[in-house]
Amino acid sequence: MPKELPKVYDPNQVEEKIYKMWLDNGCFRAEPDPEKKPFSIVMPPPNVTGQLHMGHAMDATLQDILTRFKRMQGYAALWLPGTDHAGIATQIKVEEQLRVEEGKTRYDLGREKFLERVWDWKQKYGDRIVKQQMKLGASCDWDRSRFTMDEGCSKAVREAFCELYEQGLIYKGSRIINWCPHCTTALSDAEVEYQDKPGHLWHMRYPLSDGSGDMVVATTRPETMMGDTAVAVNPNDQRYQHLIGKTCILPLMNREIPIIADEYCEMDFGTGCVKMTPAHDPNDFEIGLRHNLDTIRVIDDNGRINENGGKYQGMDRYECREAVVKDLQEQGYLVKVEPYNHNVGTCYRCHNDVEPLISAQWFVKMQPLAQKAMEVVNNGTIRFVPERFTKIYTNWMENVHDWCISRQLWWGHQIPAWYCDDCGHINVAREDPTVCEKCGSHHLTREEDVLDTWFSSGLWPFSTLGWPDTTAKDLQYWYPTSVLVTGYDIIFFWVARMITSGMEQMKKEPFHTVFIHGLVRDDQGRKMSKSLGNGIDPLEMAEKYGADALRFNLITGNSPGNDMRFYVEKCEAMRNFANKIWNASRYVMMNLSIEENQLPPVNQLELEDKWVLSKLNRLIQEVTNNLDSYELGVASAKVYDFIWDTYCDWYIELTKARLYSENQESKLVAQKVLVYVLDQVLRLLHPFMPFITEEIWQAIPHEGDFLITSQWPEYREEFAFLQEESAMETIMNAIRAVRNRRAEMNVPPSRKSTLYVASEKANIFQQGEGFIKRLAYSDNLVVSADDPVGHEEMVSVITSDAKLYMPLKELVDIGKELERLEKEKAKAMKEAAMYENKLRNENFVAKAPESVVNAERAKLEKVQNLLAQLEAQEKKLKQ
RNA sequence: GGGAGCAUAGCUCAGCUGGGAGAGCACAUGCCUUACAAGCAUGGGGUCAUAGGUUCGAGCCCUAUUGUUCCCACCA
Repeated sequence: MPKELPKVYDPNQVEEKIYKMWLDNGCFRAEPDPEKKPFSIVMPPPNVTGQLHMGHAMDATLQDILTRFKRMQGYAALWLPGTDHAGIATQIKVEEQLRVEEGKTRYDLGREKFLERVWDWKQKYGDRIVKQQMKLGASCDWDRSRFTMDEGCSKAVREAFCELYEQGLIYKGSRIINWCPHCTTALSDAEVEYQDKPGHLWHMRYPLSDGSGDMVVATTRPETMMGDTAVAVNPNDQRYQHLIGKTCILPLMNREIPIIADEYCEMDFGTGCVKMTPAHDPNDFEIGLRHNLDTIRVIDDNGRINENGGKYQGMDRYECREAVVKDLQEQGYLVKVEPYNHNVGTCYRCHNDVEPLISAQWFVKMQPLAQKAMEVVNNGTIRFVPERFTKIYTNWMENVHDWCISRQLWWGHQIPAWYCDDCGHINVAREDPTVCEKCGSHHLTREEDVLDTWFSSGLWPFSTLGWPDTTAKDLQYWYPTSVLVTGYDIIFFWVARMITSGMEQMKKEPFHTVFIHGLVRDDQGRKMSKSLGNGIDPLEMAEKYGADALRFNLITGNSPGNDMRFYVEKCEAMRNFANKIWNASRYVMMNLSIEENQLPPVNQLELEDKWVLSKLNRLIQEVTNNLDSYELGVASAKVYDFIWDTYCDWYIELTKARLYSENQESKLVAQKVLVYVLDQVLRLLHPFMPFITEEIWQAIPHEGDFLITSQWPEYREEFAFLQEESAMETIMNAIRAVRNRRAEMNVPPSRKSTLYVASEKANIFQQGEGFIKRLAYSDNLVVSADDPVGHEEMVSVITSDAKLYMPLKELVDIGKELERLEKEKAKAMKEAAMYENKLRNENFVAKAPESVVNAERAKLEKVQNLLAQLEAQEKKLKQ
């Protein structure tokens, strides 16, 4: 940083340069170091195909802050980055491209060729999001970057699958699963989003086989009726008792189906009769098992009616619904239609309605795994921040169902199972088998399905550190990781699975703390989404206002776990803050004549120096505590306030008199303190605003190479100058009072006046003479214990510690003056009464801690002082 | 049906273990004061949703109520 600096900070000139410097010098690299304490965060891997959005930006910023903080505290701090292959999302993208550009489907290419295309795509776009993270200042150890489908992670997936299979925790079975007809794959429960959608409840008549009448069933999904294999009623339902065991005729299909009794049926919902479609409804499926019902699947993988659907075969499910209703009506089977809202499951990727259907899939038995995963949270080994998410987690774990892990996709980890064409045995193996382990046959066919993306993500905390090689150095040093940072929206998808996998594969929790953040919303509180077009591009913000400003915006003034609204104006405010620091540094640099950053001995420090050091000292303590307890927003706000208010608005102003004076000694001390405080505060700010702090730090006298790798400030007992703080407070109050008074009277700053200070604490004011004049727009300061001669004719202002007079004769208006005094008196009296009341309360004095009581006494004394002064002044004026 | 969050200044939100009601933006007034007009100074503005309770003391803890957002759940 040259001494001639532009007045306006330009992040674009700085950020890229600084980032390159860090990279070139290996500042992000972490090595296992027995001398140091380990700290590690594994990054939630963004989708390879993804673009950085505000959520990522916030997530990354939080992790970067924690990592930088710990790095500066001397930990071997590893932030391990990577990307996720994101099965469905990626495959859809490449298929889309194929369709648009070549008019082909993946089947035209075949599995192998198609996968080549996806890898090409990954090669081409995979580092886009990485570059974007770098723009934000992410201090990841990029050399350790991983991908969920790289060799190591794939090996981990295979090992984990085999281990679970061998223990019987993975099985294949035919069950009702959630099927997305658009993505043509099975989904897990977590991947289904339920939405309340307006629909209808169709009441339809099923005639009894013996012709003795009919029963009316109600359904929201008439298109599934071709798959009905029974009608169920509640066994206690008096209305239908006589029908149990009989049969009825399925309209349109003319098929005879039994009437069964099952507790599941609610008597007071609909008609009390429920059509049973075991192939397309999870409840009906369960009931079907109990009653040995047939299972007739009528909807195919693409959401069309299959050969079991009679005349409706080939129709789309919605088209079929209309046709069925129309036919029912025409044939007199439709009794009535009611509007009805119901919960429809939709695919979390494409948002099309999910079709529950029976299908052979692979599952993980969750309950045995959930036990340990809950225990480790319940006993505090893993802590959620904020704590309330613990309950959300355990609630889910308690009710967890088996996890459907197979996906009918091509992009992903192909399930390591081979079916024997001869004996049907399923061979699951770590190495590709050539013979069936049961019958020795060579005719093996590999399972086509791939695994749920979250299966590999679940292994992320240890697969990235070297597992399944349990002796890997990184794994031994950094596992369990320290903190996991992620949004509450993927607690079930990801956090839960990492904990179960960690406990199962590693026999140890994957992290100690789960730090949960909220969503970034738009300025109206809506989710940012592509379809709404309300997303704000973080890179655009970084470009315009600087990555530092964006980062600061994202974490300041919001609390953990809560959603935040994104305001562009706030970015602007934060950019202004960066500019403020820039200019403060310019001031320091312009007046600097020293090459070293060394604090002068305490006996050379002046009042304001001790004051600022004491304030800084407290700031260090508080910010460190806040960061330790994940209160990042509070921490950053405190640094902001200190820099703007304490350092810039006060301390810098306080030093001006000295820096522009001829007193070389005092000047030098001021310079040293200015640089020292700046250095310290840059350290505190660095995790939040890494670029500008490094840029400035490089320019000021410093030891060491980089701010990023320098020491975090420490609290120093010897810098707690409480008396000086209080003395400065006295002076500052007086200065504020004078400014206030002048503002009231519209006296411009250019009009200087003599300032008389009458105070018992005259010595304090004498110490501040140098700067009081400057800050109180005075050209002459006279301090004494008594009122000056002729003070009756002067403008006066009174604080609890001093009376201040300004000979601005023509501005004195006795009437107004008295009015003002009256007002101030009233205020002071009210305040005094409040304290007196409090102190008169015996219970308060007896039960409140002594320090609190003393503080109240001090406040009372102060107000009483003020009151006395005000009264004296009033008396004089009235004479 | 179950669970959680939120309700504080005109707007958006902080307020960590109970003792001072705060910030940014907006607003008003005056200032280019040799770091900064992306700035400086000064000011106005709040029954901390409502009603009870605990406590010497409540924005904060407890109970209930109202409004609001979200998550989970197999009522066709």
